[in-house]
Amino acid sequence: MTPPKLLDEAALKERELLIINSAVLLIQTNGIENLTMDKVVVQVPFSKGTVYKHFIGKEDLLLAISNYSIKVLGDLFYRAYQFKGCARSRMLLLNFSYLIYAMLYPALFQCVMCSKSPNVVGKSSEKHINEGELLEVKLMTSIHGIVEDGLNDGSLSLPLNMDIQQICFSNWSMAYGAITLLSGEVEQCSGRTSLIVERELFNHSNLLHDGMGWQPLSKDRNHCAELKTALAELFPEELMQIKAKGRELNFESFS
Amino acid sequence: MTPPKLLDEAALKERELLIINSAVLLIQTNGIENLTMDKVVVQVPFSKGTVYKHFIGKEDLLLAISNYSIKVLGDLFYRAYQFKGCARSRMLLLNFSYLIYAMLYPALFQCVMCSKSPNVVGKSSEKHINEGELLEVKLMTSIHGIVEDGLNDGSLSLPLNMDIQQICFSNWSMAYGAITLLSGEVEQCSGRTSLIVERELFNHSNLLHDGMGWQPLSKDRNHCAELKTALAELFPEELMQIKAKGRELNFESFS
DNA sequence: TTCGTCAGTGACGGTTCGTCACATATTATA
DNA sequence: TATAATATGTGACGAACCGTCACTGACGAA
Repeated sequence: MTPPKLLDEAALKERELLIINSAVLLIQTNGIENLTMDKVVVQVPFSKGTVYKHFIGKEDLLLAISNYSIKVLGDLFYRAYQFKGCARSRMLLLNFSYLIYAMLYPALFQCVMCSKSPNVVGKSSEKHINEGELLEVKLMTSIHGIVEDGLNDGSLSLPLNMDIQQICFSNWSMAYGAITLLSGEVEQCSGRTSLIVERELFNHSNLLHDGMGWQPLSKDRNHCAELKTALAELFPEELMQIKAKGRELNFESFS
Repeated sequence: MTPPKLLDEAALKERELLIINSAVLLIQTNGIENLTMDKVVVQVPFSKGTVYKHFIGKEDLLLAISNYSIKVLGDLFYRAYQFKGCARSRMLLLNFSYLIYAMLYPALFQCVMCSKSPNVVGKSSEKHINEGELLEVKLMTSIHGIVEDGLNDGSLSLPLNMDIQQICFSNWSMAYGAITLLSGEVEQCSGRTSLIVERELFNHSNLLHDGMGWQPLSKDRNHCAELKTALAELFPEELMQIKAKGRELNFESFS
């Protein structure tokens, strides 16, 4: 006796995505704090009960959005990882792909940050939590790959008392700190006047990579020019979209 | 005709602090997301109307708590700034005072982060917003002071294309990233297994400071031993309180 | 005593959340 | 085709929370 399945997996997935997209749209217009399940329900051709079949609560929906966002970011990371060029350049490129992501999808970026808070995780379903962890692992794979490339070609050697994972994390947390505090989606950091996120991210990356002795050091190579052409080649559409939003990566500030 | 003041300034301030403390207690036990104005009201010997005389809404209360927290952190920073020793050591010490703060007052730390979100700021009173900005400036003063000391004694010189403010920010955002992602109050960063926040903060600080050529470089000096004694001397009580919470700074992980 | 002002109160309307009893659709079986 | 069984969908409802406002009481001035 097989249980009759009236709705196939694909249709369910599609509906889930429809709900997520509607929610993202609402967040973009009203701000994440004003997201309401009631509002989502009216935007969507289903009733409240059906929505709650997919997400056990508001927080669970938020986490699902976050997972979707991480997938988007993961693609950008992977493209940076696969790009041509030396390992250090690609790591810088990856950091900037992170910035592009934050600039292009501020609502998604914010969702990811919010979804990390214990209250969201605590109220979410196991399914979405596990899904999220898997996606993050995939995210880390690109970073890990670049570091390994650097170790293999000899341009990088592990600093004292640090393993690969710690190197990966140092780069990640550095980029996270700079972008989070300066992305403008967060009213962080008084005295952020005169701080330009792309310039600071560039400088911090250089300081950190120089600090670990990753060749070529910034004094020996014009990383900026290289970065500029790499970005133009790898993320042409994304840069266009950023420009369409009235923002633009300002390379003159640190060239 | 002077308007009759039946309640003096001090009493108001005292009441405000009472409300804040009650709210912090509630956050510690129930989590920040379950903080309710109704719960605050029952904890406090005033009625709802009176509470709303002090704070125009829930978010305004949250911002007030955040301000209070920044004051606490500012004191720790200032103590690090005033400590004896070379500039670079004191900067490392300051970074660890940040970590101590995050470990000792996780609820406060979380409040500060939450209060940076646009929705909180947007719903808060001008009074508390301005107060917060002033407090943050004070916070930055300690960092700024240490960097200036480094520049004055010649142990540090500005990297290409970077000014003092950028140096300050690079240190701040680095510490922020590492502590935020690893402090455990945020369910961040899959693959954080085997990452130890005090060790990573130490390593990141060294990489960054080495990267800017801040003397003495980590290869020339045992910063760890120095840090350990400095912490013991400057923050004995705080370390005790951390130990009382069942946590302890693990220096063996990177000595 | 009377009036005006101000601190303080808590009941109330408006939202939002998440549930659940019920309705409808689809498939299996007689 | 009729009927039963199961899957799917609905929206009214109670609970919780927010912030307000009409009211009370206390105090000082006239």
